[in-house]
Amino acid sequence: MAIDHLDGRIIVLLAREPRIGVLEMSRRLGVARGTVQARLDRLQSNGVIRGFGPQVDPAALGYPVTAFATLQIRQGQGADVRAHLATVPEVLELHTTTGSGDMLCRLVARSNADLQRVIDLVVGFDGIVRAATAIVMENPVPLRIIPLVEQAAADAERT
Amino acid sequence: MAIDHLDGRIIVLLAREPRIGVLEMSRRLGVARGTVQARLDRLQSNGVIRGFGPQVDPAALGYPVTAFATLQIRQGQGADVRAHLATVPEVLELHTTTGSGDMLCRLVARSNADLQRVIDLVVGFDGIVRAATAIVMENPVPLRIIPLVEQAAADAERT
DNA sequence: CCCCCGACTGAACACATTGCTCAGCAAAAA
DNA sequence: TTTTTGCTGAGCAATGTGTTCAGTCGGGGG
Repeated sequence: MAIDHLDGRIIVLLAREPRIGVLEMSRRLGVARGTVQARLDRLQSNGVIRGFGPQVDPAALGYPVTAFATLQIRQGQGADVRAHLATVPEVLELHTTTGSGDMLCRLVARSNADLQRVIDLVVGFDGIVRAATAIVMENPVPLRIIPLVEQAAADAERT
Repeated sequence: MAIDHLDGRIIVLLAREPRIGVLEMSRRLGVARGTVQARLDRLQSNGVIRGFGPQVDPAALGYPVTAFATLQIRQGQGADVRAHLATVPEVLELHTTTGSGDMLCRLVARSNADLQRVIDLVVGFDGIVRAATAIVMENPVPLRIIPLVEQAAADAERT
């Protein structure tokens, strides 16, 4: 779970050029191939690197509309709602949160009109009391991890 | 931008076993290697597959706390706020949205106490009028794309 | 103070995979 | 019918992978 500077460089390099191989990496980083391989194995078994799944763009798949919905759940229905939302493909992500709402989910849809269908699908379930939806217009900062990795590596180094 | 059944199977297979190669894929899918290669190239230049960056777990990096903050922005300060938030490593994602709030961002922190620091960092900026934060407790549905891909493939097939 | 251990290096090897190109073929489009 | 498009199966050189090994280095424990 500790992450040193080399780990950080490996992750950043991997994030920038994912198709790169272990050998090429070792060349760029100026360390032996075995070292990179060992670090990568460690990072993966640590769970720091979960995997290398393809990053699919919903917009390119025909789902250009993204929205976040805050849901209020009837007491004791949490598990049912979770199960229900898990069956809806347009629900990309679901969190239970503190605060007035109880759950927050990320939705996608084929159009604004289609979003209505998705919301009905989501909300049309017994345990959900109320839903507030915010449609995403722009995404100035797409999901990113590099700055955090660099921060973590720097923090560890400073120790 | 159309995605057929084979494309769908490729993406799903890739999502489940990312380390798999083109050759092994072609074996599993029962098609020629060149076909898989061509499809992959097409999916990538289409932008359907953005890349294969490593999926890093912030929790394993020492940032186990996730939160969503809804921000209200002073008129005309949007660009400045965006630029400011982009410099904060703990801001993993930022969206501008419709609705009462104006922006929604995903934050991580080293602890609940540390979250205060992050929020101060985020909110301690001139253009931000108000912030409402929801701390994530559970994540019943982690960010996923497979069901949507299957849906999209099925939809296309039906045509 | 010395020794052991863990981490890194550089090298070697067999083997699998990649990138590329080709001709043949079938079905859809023109 | 002719053309175009996409898939197949094959071959080739080049490269990368998984693995193992002995040697080096530095720090921590004995």
